[in-house]
Amino acid sequence: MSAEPSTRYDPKATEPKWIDAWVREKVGHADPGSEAARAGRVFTIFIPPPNVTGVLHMGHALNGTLQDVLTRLHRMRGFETLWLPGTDHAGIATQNVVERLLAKERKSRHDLGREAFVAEVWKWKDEYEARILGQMRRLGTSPDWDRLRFTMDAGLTAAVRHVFVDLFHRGYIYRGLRLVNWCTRCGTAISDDEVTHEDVEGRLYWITYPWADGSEGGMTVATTRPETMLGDTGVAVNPDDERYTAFVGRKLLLPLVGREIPVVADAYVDKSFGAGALKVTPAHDQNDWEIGVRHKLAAPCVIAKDGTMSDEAPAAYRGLDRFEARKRVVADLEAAGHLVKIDPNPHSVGTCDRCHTIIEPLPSEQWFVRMRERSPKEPDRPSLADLAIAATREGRVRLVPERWTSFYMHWLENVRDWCISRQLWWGHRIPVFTCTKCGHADAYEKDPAACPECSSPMEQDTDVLDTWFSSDLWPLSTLGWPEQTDELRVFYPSSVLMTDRGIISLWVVRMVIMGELYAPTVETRGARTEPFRDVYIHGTILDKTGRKMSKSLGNGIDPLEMIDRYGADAVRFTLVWMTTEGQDLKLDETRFEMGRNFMNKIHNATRFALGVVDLGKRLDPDAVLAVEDRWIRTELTRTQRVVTAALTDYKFSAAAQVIYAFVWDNFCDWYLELVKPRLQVGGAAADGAKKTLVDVLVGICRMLHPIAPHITEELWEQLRPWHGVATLLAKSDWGEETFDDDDACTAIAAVRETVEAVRKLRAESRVPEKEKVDVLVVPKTESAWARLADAVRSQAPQILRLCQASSLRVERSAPPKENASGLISLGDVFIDLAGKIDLVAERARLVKETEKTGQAIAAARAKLANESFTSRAKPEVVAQERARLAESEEQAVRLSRLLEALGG
RNA sequence: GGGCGAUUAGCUCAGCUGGUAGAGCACAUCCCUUACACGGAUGGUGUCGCAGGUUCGAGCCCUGCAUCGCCCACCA
Repeated sequence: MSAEPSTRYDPKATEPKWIDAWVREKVGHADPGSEAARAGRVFTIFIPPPNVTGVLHMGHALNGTLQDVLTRLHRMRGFETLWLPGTDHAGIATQNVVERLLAKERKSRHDLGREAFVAEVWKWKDEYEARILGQMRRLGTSPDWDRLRFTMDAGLTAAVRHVFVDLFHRGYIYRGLRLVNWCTRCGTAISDDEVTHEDVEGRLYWITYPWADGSEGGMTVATTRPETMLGDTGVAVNPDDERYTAFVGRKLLLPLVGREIPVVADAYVDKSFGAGALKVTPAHDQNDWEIGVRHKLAAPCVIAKDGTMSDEAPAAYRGLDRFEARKRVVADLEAAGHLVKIDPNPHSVGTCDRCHTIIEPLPSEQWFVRMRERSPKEPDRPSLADLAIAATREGRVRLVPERWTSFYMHWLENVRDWCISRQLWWGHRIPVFTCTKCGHADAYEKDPAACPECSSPMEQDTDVLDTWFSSDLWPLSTLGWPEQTDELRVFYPSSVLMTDRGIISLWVVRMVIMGELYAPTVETRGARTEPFRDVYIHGTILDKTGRKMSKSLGNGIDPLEMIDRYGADAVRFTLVWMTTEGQDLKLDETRFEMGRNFMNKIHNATRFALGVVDLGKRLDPDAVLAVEDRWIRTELTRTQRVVTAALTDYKFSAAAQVIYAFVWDNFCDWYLELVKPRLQVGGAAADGAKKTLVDVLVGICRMLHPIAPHITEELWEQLRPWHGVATLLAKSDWGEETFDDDDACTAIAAVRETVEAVRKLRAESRVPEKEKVDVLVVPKTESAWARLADAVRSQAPQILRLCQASSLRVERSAPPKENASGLISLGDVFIDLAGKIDLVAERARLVKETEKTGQAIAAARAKLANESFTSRAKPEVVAQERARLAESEEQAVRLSRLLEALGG
């Protein structure tokens, strides 16, 4: 005899084994040549590739769990299933990490040089990637590890380059001098979508600029950024503003600088804000830039790319940090008598979403993708934005929850051109080459040997592409595009994309664009172009007080720590339980106890089953299924149906809850208890129970496996002698339960009611559980007799056990003199309290019941007396109400009889 | 300034196309009954944010308001 398995499920003892087995057995492997694949029974998910710099956080755990649930479900249901894993090179983030490490050695990337630096980043990439993939495995995920991709893999790089060259030649990519969002810390331009607006206290500085001709007065402007006044080249007023119309065309003298600047009229200016006059700094503000263009104002760039005041600023300020310069400028303006006042002015400033440094708008030459406008070279084709709009408008891409559609549309309708060049070293280098001699420039898929015009050497652009440019090709490039692979033909488009709302614009929308542009170059299933059919936007994980989890707040919950403490299945189950459509998840660590307790419950139910069933021993083939066997099998069938429907409809929480209720309430609390007496008796009756017991456990394994893969795989192995399936559960069939017996459900319902009634009477009459009671059941009518008496009599041993009764009788009347009584739907239940009855208390209970029933009767009567109800409500609703009334009235009669019997 | 979401039991949340409010946790009482105390039995608690409206009937539909949160936005 081996040692008894512990009453505590120990995930640490089982999980690693199965994680290894799934990898070893290539559970996630997807075969484009399979029968299912050929039949088009395919399910694909592309993972949102986590950044290689990151560690798995709760958001990843949720995201990964949900994907794995769907992946495992579809795999079991016979779909050729591909969940494609991978990681993202995350240009800025990764470069930042490595630069910080270098900084500890007092080195910068420039000390290493580009090549050596990039080599250094690759080393880090390998380490971080291995770590995050290990974390994913620890969660129990089952992607196709053989198809692991990285956004800078050779194949993906080729795809990126191909697309850049194509978009360049087709006129969608252009280079231009624009005001861009410049991060002075990262030293690169970033796109509009990478700018996060943060609220700051802020101040509004009122400054007077004197007239250039020396005449009295001047004009007062208000600004939140006084340091930019050094770059002012005009003051704008609204053309309809009578206060100022006379001044338009006059010149002001810019304090501290001494430059003469004109007053211009521009409709952009809001008369009611501030002084109604706007200082115009074209080089450091988007609106001013546009005003500058309209009025042909110069745009001196007084702030350099490192955030210090540039050479174009007066000598006194050069080299000062922009915020230091602000103080200095204000002080100097005040000293010179130009500062009027300073008002508090809360507003928001753009910050870099990677490092939270305040963004400096700067004029800069960058590469852009044309979004809203059509390409001048392809005037007959829709703009890129319109491609994505059409995909959703035509219902080819569906967002869940549906409300995100309007967000998606709104973004596309207002998007500006996308700045794709980054002044970084880590990333896909822009494949544009310029002739060192004649200046000829073009984009090339293969590095050109020499200038095609003059044969001189050519130099490649030093910038790299926005990371999202490569992520946006993910669904295509990971399947081998632009090669025409079998994978592409079979697995594109994917079934669903699971992601967080934070990257709908950055990633989701642009993937759609890329799909619309390039998927037509392959024969996809159903000739579909969009990269995914559904986009499921799950909630964001928050801490228990509702704040986002973040490193800086230190309020994060580490999923690996939770997995260590509660087990991966518990973490997964809890997360799935909490995932209701699109709602954020307020997470407290203790929530995982629920998952853990549930796993423990299953563990112990299994312990019980294996303790009573010898799996190797053949059972009586003629063993008849008892009513409770038929009942639990029916419940299993119904539960499985709900689970399948819920999961395929992304109702994750509903699926988890229905399994939980089945296992805990029906199987453990009732079935196992009902079956114990039979198991003790043994023989053919016990065999029916044993069969059912194990069959249901097998069913639970299957149905729960997508959510809690480890424990079910473990259980599946233990049950192997029974089910005889050689493969891992992860590779087995979902199976469709079909057993259905409504009469059995009715019978068990009667038994349950009876037991519950006795327990209730016992508790209310304060009869300790150790004390046995005599139970009498009196069916209320002859027709009830048939149903109730049979059920109760056939389940007598079980009932005796479940309510600690010494005897159980079913009779037409004759209750004991001193009793506690209660109603069930088919009759009355009595327990004999001879000698220990508290008549007062018993009567009080019945009176209370009577009052409740009286209220129900009154309510139902009032409703039915309402003519408009009976005439306008649906007939079945009225009928239901009538039945309810009849039931209550009948109960009232029974109650009064019971009361009478007590001498009340 | 707009848009969206939330507001239901002490807490965290379900509640499908309108027809007598549910779960988990917590709580109270009693139980270490031979699977499980990470357990069992029993038990409560809700004017479903506020104010109107539609309807025979509203947590669910409509209007307005309030509070909280998220996102978008060129009022310096």
